[in-house]
Amino acid sequence: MSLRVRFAPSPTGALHIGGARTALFNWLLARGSGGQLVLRIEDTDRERSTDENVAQILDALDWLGIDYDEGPIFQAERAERHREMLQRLLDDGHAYRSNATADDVKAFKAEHGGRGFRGEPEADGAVRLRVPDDGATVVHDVIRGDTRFEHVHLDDPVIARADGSVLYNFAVAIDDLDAGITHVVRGEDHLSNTPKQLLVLEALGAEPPTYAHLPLLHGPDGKKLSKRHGAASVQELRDAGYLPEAVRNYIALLGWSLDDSTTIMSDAEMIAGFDLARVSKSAAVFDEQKLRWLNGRYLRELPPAELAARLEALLGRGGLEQAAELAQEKMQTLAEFWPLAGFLVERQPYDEKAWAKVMRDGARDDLAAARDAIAAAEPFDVETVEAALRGVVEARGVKPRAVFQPLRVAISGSTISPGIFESVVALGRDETLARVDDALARA
RNA sequence: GGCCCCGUGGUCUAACGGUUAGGACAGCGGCCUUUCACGCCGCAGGCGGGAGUUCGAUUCUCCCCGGGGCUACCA
Repeated sequence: MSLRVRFAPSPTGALHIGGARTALFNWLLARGSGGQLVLRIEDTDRERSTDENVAQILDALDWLGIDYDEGPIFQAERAERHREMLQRLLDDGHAYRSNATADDVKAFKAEHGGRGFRGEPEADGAVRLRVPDDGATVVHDVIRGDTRFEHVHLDDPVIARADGSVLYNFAVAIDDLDAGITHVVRGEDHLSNTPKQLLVLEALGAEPPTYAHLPLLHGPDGKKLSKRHGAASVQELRDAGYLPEAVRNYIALLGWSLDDSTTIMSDAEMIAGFDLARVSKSAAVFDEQKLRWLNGRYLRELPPAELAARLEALLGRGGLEQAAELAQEKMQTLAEFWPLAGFLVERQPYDEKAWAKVMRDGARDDLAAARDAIAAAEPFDVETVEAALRGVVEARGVKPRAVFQPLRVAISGSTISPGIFESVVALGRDETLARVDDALARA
């Protein structure tokens, strides 16, 4: 039987980097084995699930380049099937109705020395799965080995509300079973839920899938990753100017490694090399610094036309290719493009600190000399402009920066820009002179 | 509190009883240089603690400590 995995996000929020990592690992597994990836939306919590979130998740997966073979399957639409299975458990005594409240459960445990809650069947109420008093349920996990859960400690879990709508731990077991899922790969926060799902499967007489619980992702403060940790959602990553291929590569490294030295990997390498057995057991911290670095590496590899296309999509404007090419080697994210090279597209206001720092002493004279050189450069190409400007430096007997920095501030408004000769040529003689003249007038 | 998982430099990780504990990001220093970056070179920094097993423990066992997850008629 071929491998079938699933990614089953709950649409109670945007897709976060942890969910993206889970999706990626499942995808790598499917693509590396000729198996299938099923997308299932776990929306049984009607209160918190929204269409907007579903759309966001789908959009995030699409942007990440993670495609699926089946789905999306909406769990809520399977209610009838869930009810049918629920009734089966009720009929054969594996489940019972109970009106016990959370407080009742607490009281029971207090009274019975912390033992798991066992209720008495009632005519109505929520449905609880009956957990055997003796024995234990062992979770065989590919990553963590065996984990044993003694039944005495387990409460009879509520698997359906009083109105008959089913709860997560029940729905997941049924849906994975019906979808023919062979490997359940999900976050470690589900490890404690697994015995409940195993018990449901057992009550149904079904074979359980293979499980693999991925280590959790934490924020820089060591706490569970959340919105407070900055660019945590996939959409935010996109808006911050990260490339999907860089994000894929980066998150693949969170809890997994190809070998002892590989950091940058193509999708093909990841797919071919991914192995659950090499997934780490300990939680990882999302480190945006490293993502930035990795993103920069990918950015520099992009053909200029492709880089321009990505920038144009992000910024919503065209005609960026020339500027993109000049800025490429200095960017780590797409978002850094505009502050760095926006002046090549449209004039930017002066950064007053930059102006104050550069426009002093003989700066005006140096700039004026540079202006004349630029005005006379013929032909107007990088080579000639560079020669002309270096000639100014030589003639005036100053440091190169004495001439280049005022010129840089004059045309870009900032002390930071792509190469000055390339920038001047990209801007064109007329525009350059116009900006220099304005700066001269201001100095 | 109960149950469960985890523990290699600041961060991501390699090592599956014997290595000068390897790589990457960040940091620091240098080179390059028109700015900022990139790139290159170098430096610093780690096995949470304690017992035990063993000729020998980062690696195996136990205890402690630390972090995390679950403990909903959420997922």
